[in-house]
Amino acid sequence: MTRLPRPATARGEATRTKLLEAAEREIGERGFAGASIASITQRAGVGQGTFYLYFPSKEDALRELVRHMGSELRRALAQATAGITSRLEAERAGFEAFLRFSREHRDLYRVVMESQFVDPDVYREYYETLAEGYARALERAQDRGEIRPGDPAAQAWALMGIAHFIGLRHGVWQEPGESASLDVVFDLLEHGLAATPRG
Amino acid sequence: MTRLPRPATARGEATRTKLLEAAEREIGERGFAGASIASITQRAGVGQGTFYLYFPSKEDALRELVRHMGSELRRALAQATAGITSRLEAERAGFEAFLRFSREHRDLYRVVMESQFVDPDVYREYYETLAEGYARALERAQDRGEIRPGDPAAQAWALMGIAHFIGLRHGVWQEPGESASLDVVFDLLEHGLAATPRG
DNA sequence: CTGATACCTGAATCACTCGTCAGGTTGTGC
DNA sequence: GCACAACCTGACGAGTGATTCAGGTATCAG
Repeated sequence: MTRLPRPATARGEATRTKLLEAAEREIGERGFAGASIASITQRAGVGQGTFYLYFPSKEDALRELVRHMGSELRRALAQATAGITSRLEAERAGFEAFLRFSREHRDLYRVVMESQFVDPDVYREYYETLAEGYARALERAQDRGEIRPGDPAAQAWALMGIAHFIGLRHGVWQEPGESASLDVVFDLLEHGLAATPRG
Repeated sequence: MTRLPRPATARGEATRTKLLEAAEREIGERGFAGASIASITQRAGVGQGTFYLYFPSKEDALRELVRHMGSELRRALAQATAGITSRLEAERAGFEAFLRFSREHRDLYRVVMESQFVDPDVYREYYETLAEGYARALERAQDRGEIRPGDPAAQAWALMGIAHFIGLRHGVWQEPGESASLDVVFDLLEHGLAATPRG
């Protein structure tokens, strides 16, 4: 749970970063089980033992990567939606930013998905942190009367579910037809699925 | 790819089933990498070598489990929605059935999720098969003018994404508040997210 | 220049488990 | 009650790869 101590010098910091980047590629390509420390340190261009100066274990490196992806993604989303006042427009910008991010960081996204089976807690933390910020934004939009009322956390999870699957299908698996999917998603957000809304 | 030969006798069939059930629990609890053949066969109450009479490898047992979950789930969904003519009511019944299924088969669902990293093809096959049937039903509902037009496959994937995350949060992780989540989801399907639909 | 600190190395250790196989046991058709 | 097929066993050979550690090197303040 506790954060690992940071290196004391710039050299150490650089080595740590090289190792994390190598781990990202290695785990992204081969999966957590298939990734070997020998291969990670080789990619990073350091000795095997060096790995253990920075991470107590392979698991710890993965945890660090998941936290990294979380903060990078939140930053990208915040940046993509900054200054947008309409919630639905923010949703569109956010979805697009998420798809771009997952396409540009496929390895990292794969690491996050796999973390579910290595350390479920860090995986939950990733989504719960994301959902919290998301829910806050949705709650404010509800207060402004812009979106329909309802548990904002549940709304956030439903939207994350949509984004995850679209990202998996078109980002990670590269299935074509991404823009058609986005059209359908925004039609859903604007009008629902029902042709003639009830109630 | 090819199916494994079935056991020739009822005894063999029973042993195979015992092994699959043990593998389901073992992989569900410990994850694929953590699961050992020794432990699976111990749970099943058979010798280690017996495993290899039925499955060439651990991967093959996992594949079998994913296919099993796929067909059981499709059966459960078909049964839950049988005789329902309104698409939105079918969605509600289907979502509820899916949540029940994921709660009652948490280990199996975890196995499916993990198969993504062991055999991506069988994972894709699982979702593509599910999506196909789903999209067909949605297309028919579109033809009847019951739901909004748009690529039915994209609609299916968006809906599966919602179901997956709700199932993960409330089914697998047992977070309370499931019915509030379902309310939000059906409000989304009936009306969308926007308070005042545009366009 | 010197000593201290931080950093680095990679062969060796060690714990682990997959998959095999030679030798049983069970059940059934005749 | 025999012969044969199907099924079962569990010790073990072989390979793997995470982690350790004894012995280095780089850097810099004083």
